[in-house]
Amino acid sequence: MSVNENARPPTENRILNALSGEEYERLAPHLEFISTNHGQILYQTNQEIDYVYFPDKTMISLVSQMSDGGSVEVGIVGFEGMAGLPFVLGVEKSPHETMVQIHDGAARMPAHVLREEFKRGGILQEALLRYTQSLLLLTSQVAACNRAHSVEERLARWLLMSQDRCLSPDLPLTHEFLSMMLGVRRAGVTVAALALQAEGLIHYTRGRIQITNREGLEEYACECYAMVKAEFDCVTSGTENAGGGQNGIDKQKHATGVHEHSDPD
Amino acid sequence: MSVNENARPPTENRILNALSGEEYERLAPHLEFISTNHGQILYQTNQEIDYVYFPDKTMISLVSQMSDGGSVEVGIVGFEGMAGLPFVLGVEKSPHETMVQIHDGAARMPAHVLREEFKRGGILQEALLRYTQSLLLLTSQVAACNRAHSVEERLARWLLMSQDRCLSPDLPLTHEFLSMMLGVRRAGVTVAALALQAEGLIHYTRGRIQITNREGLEEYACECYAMVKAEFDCVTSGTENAGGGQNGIDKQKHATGVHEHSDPD
DNA sequence: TCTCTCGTGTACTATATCGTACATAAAGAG
DNA sequence: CTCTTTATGTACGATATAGTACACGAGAGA
Repeated sequence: MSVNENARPPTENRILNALSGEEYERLAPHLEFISTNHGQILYQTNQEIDYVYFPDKTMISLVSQMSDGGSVEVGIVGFEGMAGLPFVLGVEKSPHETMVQIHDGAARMPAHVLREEFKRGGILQEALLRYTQSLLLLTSQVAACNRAHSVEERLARWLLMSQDRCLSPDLPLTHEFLSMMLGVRRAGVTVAALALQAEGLIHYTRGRIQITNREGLEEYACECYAMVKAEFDCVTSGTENAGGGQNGIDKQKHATGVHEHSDPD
Repeated sequence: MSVNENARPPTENRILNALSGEEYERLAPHLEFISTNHGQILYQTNQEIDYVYFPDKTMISLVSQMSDGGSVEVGIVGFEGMAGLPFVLGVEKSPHETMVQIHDGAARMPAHVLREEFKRGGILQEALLRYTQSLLLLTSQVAACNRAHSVEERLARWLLMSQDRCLSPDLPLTHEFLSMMLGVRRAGVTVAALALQAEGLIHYTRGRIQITNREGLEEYACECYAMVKAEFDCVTSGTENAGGGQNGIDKQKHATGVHEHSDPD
């Protein structure tokens, strides 16, 4: 039983990877590695949270749906965190439609199992709380960004945040889909995407967007990306940096090209 | 029930009021009841969180400041919760400027004391986690609202949310201030406020806005208000309703009778 | 191969909001 | 009471995005 840590199936998920051997052993029997599909809906708006999901190179969107039929993405979940957080916080229903955007597998577990383990304290609790803070920061930055920045800037930010989570420069996404995420017209996305492509930052064909100039895209994106990225790096690196990098990022960071989005080792 | 509980200084704050006698006794020596001032800044952006604050009929704004000098409110804290939450979640610095909007006192306590008590579990932990979820919902709704709704609708929502927290129809606010909260021009606020006043929903003089028709204002506001209000009611009523009211606007309950909620069927 | 569907490109008007500037009125200071 | 500051009212061109509509072409299926 002491070789259990070595027996863990490999995953990028930072929550799972942070667990102590003891914690992992308790949870392992309930953990199930599944494949996910593009567009798959984990929870409908207001649906009971039965399972929580730990993405592995999968990107999940939290979408707020308005009564006029429009929709806006209000948060993103990747390997840095988990879908189904409200359950841990004491709410059994998901306030947002939770949708798999880019799929490459995930682990899942009955929500109540996670909550029990969470209540024990320990590394899991610490990691989940820290993740909660990072999601809160992400969402609040999206709130500000939606008010302050142009469609093109937001599109750039969105593509970057997606790539950070799916770890691939190739994103299988249509303009139609992006328009739902950004809360703009489909035609608006096309125009913005054309602008980014004209700058040589991205290249796309039907239903597939490729980031061709990552650093350029970072410069093009609004400051919101750098803010959220600093927090994302804090959480994914496992460093308890206490949010020191959250703000006060004056563009100097990506000007010098300091972005290593791959730190898996 | 016990004599101890009767000895608590009265406050509207739901976190403090939820505590068990035992918990309260442990925290009481560190608790300090202070007065707050309009415009007082509890934490600057990125500032160390030394104390956490439990508002009592005080309304506190979480403000995201953009590099272009603009600012947008991304969250609100009232007697339903607490300022300084990031500290509990493991981050020692406040990612947002945290400002007293409408003042009527608060209790405060060294942040580390609260964190220690939080780790013990118990009612405090449960209440704070539940509150965290409600703040997350608030912020995400603001994100969607900022993308989808007009200045007038958002102004109406903002005024309502403020009144819910300061429990007074009289809000000491200038258009200039509101423009920072809503992230629009000052002139834009004036126009929107004129529209609301023309409808007889509010009445204002220099630096003072009065809600004259609460129900009308609720109808005027976008759906976002009702969503957040349902969650707010859940949290403030102490019911562990587990978010059932978050999106189902159909089940309003009016906890402490601030107003009647007309049902928009 | 042909056809049909879907993703994308583009155009045009309408509207909300911006940026800016200036006028006016109310409250406070002396 | 007068002066000064501050909050509010208003205007006007500029701009971003909405709403809508239609054409084009790639790719999938028959």
